[in-house]
Amino acid sequence: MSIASKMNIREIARLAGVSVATVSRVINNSESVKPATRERVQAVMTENNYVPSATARDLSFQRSEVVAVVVPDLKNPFFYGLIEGITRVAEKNHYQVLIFNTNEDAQKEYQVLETIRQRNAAGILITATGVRDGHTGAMLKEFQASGTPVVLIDRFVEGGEGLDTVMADNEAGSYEAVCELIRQGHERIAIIAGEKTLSPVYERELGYRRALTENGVKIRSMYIAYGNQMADRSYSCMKRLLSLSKPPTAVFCGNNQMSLGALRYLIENGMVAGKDIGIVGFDDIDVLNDVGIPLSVVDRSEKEMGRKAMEMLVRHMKDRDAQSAHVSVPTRLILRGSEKADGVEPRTRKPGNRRRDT
Amino acid sequence: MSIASKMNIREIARLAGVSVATVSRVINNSESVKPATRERVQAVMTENNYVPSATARDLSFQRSEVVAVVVPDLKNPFFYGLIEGITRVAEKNHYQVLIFNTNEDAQKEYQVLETIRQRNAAGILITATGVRDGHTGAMLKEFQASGTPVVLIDRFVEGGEGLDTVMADNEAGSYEAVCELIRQGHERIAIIAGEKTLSPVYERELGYRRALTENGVKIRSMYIAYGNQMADRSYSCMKRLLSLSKPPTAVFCGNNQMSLGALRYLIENGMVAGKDIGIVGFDDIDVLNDVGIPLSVVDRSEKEMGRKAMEMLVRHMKDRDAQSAHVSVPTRLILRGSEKADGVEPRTRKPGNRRRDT
DNA sequence: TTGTATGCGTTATCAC
DNA sequence: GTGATAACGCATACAA
Repeated sequence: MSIASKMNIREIARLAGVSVATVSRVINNSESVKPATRERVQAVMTENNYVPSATARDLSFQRSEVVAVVVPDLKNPFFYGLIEGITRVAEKNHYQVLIFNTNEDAQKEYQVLETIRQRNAAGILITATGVRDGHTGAMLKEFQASGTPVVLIDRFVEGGEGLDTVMADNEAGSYEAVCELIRQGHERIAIIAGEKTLSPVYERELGYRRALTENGVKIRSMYIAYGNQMADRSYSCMKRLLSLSKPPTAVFCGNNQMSLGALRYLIENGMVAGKDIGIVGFDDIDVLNDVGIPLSVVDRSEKEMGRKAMEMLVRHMKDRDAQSAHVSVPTRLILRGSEKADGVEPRTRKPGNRRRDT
Repeated sequence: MSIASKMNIREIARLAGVSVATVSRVINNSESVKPATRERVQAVMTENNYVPSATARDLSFQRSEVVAVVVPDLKNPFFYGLIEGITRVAEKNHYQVLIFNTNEDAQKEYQVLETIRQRNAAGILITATGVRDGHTGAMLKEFQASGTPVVLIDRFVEGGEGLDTVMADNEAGSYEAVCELIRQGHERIAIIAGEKTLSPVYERELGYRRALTENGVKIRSMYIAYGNQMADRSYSCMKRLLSLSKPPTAVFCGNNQMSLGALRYLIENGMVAGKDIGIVGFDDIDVLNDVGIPLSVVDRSEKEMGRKAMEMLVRHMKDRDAQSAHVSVPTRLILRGSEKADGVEPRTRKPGNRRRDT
């Protein structure tokens, strides 16, 4: 439309024959301004294709409408769902979303948080990487203290006690999954866990251990493999597990990427999940189901987690005195057959399962 | 660390016993400032955990370090690869990335562009949705004209002529894929295309048509199915195609989501790609390959496209007079076996293939 | 080499 | 109702 190059509130005021204060009032449709002048001002604004500068508003307001989202791995589909949930709620509340990828690198995370501080973000949603050294936690607490609310997603952070959290019930989800494996008759059950320092990894291992213990299955350290959150290491873990003299008949994988790594090893070696070995993963992989690969998984709604997290953040941004909260998103065991294995007979006496017992 | 609440340049100046101008000079390590005072100022800054306000800098500088990225579907992995490439280059050049999802909704896109205007973004990377009505194109040209460079990714936009573009060579990629199907002996070859108004869709159909024509295979409209960019519609298309009295022996799918929709229909009906029917898709789906489902595809590097696009944007942001450019990212045909079908014998005389002929 | 004063585009506090 | 004018935090021409 128009040139709209040097349009500012002053110019609009001049053209409408009013003061900048009045224009500002119209923009924020605040207070009383005579309908006639309001209309005149609005006319001039649309006529000149004018939009107020968010930068200037932010400076004057001492706030911003930008929310920072920090994730450790933009390649992991889990975060796609998360981000989608986040953006949807953000948009509804007129917030914009700034994305940062830390690549599971704590140093990078510090830099990112520094950048966020400069930007004066309105709030922070983070799945942290530097969870153990206390540095990230301290920085986040500082943000919170200085009026920039923080919500931790998926992972706890050392030193971040008291911050809002949205977590899945990892322990219960794993417990349920491993109980199912036991119910299927498996006795040599392995787990491919991830980076030990991450809370979800730890909790999932806890669920695994409790399931075995409560059902009288002995825990053997050789069946506990630690990788990281990526597929490649999981592939190696699977290889190691299957080369044991008494290999496991079932494997529980700690996340979606790790499930893929494990599956890839199986496939390359001509093995089929649900037949040659029992497999249950954590986090669903939509595509597999679409194409008829029946992987049983512990599912959690990442979109739901994103929505919840953003809603909590909005609450804090609108009300500085809002109580802190901890949301736990339930998991759901989806059985598609890969939990079985040929030659392993389902138990007759059903082992415990918290979900059904209580 | 410290309270760091009301730290601004003035406060730092006071504590360091200098003027704000000097502090500013230190911040921007500009001009000559006596090493001694520089050090003193820096000491005070770190001591007080001070970071300059990006908002204030932006306002003063009349620029910003935020780049807006607009995509039509945050569920499609293609865009995550794109975003990963973008963020990587952005970060290197100290830009931050604001993400907007239009959900393939043109109206939404207008709103988003309005928001971006307010934010005074330094540049815009967009895979547009409103490609046909000229509105989006006009807005983008306005941005470009008023000093906010724009790079179109993946899709042309009506009215956006002259803007920078990063596109895949869709026509050639499709041509190559369909030639391969012909070489495999297929004669009844269908295409599941998407939303006709989108340039990649159109170009892929062109490649399909050229391949058939050049190889003397008659084009039949019943073998051309139009869906949208999503899996569900593609599923329906596949269903319709296979219910024809003379169903196709091979199908070329217009994008990754559509490949999945088609595969799902096949699987639900007990058919196997590469055996009961030949399938080639556009855009690779990593997971499938990981788990041993050999889908042949036309691959393009979305990460590379993201990198290229951001690099072009950076060039323009740094130099307002930079020449506009059009980058075409080559595609690569990856054959994994799904292009074959039982009962269809490969041709002996090889049909043309632009890649190899020239 | 350093300091003073003004501007960036808005909002908010006063007056009128 | 409306209008001056001082913030907001920083950069910079101009002085010193």
